[in-house]
Amino acid sequence: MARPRTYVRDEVVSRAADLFVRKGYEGAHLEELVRVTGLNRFSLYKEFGGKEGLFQAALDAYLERMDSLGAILRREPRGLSNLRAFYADLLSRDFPHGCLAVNTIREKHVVPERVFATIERFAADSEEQLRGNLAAARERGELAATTDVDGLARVLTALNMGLMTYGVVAPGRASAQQVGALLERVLR
Amino acid sequence: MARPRTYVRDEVVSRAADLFVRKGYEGAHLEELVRVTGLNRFSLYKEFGGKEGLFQAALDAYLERMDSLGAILRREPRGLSNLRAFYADLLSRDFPHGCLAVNTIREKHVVPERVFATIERFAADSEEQLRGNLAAARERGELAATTDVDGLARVLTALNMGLMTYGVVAPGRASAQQVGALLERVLR
DNA sequence: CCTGTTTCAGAACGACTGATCCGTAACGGC
DNA sequence: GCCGTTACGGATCAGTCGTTCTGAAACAGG
Repeated sequence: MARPRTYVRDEVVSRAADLFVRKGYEGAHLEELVRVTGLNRFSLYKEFGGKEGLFQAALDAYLERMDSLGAILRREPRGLSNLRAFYADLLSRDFPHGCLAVNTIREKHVVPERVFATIERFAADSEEQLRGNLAAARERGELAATTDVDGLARVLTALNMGLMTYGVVAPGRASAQQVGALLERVLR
Repeated sequence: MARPRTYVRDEVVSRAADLFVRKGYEGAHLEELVRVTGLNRFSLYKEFGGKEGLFQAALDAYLERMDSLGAILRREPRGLSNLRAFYADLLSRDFPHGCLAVNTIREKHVVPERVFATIERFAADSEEQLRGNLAAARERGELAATTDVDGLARVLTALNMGLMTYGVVAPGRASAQQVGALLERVLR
């Protein structure tokens, strides 16, 4: 019978994700990953195949944590109330070091392609969910019939990325109320 | 008489900036910096003091390039026409690899503090310029008297950051017209 | 030509990096 | 206890990293 593992995979992944949010893929070094996760090097390679595998696992876990936000946009009925709930939730969260997905966009030319493909899919999905709710809102008469929901979804996606970035350079400066007020100007 | 330099400092800085936009501070390695700039290692250390100095010079030059945008917001009279011109200009530019300043935000825990302080000042100045024009617009009656110009400036700053990030993961997807339409909904 | 100075090309250096390796520990089954 | 298996701690490895160093090149002046 083999020696039992002393690490818990999910805990390792979660801690690694926290470090990757702060330092990025390239900046988070193995020595530090080993330290914050408590995982020994042999096990890191055995369990994840190496740094890339650990990053991918951390990213996947992080996106799963964020999926509670996406779930809001998937509620029926689609429409403005979903968008309002989405932003209420998003803005209730703290991103002092940014968001792993958004941060990783800036490492496009550094991370493995497979990893970046995950980010691209995440961004496209997010935008599609926003667009779906905007389209439903327009159909229901919550938005003007002339509203360009495609464009609006794109801009809101960009705004989401920006909010997570803003929180890094000016922490605590953009409040839920302020963003909400802007959105009400948009969504009417 | 000393041997003449074969490099042109501004050209070196500009090329280094382009690489730093793509790879970031940590990801842009000296070997590649030497290759794309054509600057030999001795001169790099002599002229810039090392990688950090080159990055700071590249960032400063980059921000100077971007200052033409800031200049639009400093025109008199302050108001909505400045904002419209600002966005028309911003959105006429291409940021396929992002913006060096915004990209560097995600390297907060990696770059030297001095460098990050430059980013913080840039962000704060940008926001202040936006705020100034919004406040003038409100005073002139172009915006409702109840408009929260502080909050709006913050959100627009975040949006700017987001637009530069969006262009990396979904190039060419957010058009000037679409962003402009959203702004018209906001600025009325 | 020689001299002094600065810049060049690129090698060498020491530290750092992700990955591999080795001896030992921990376990159940016999 | 021994055995086989897997995970541990941490040393080692080969390559890469930013920085320093060295000999040669390029120049004007004497």
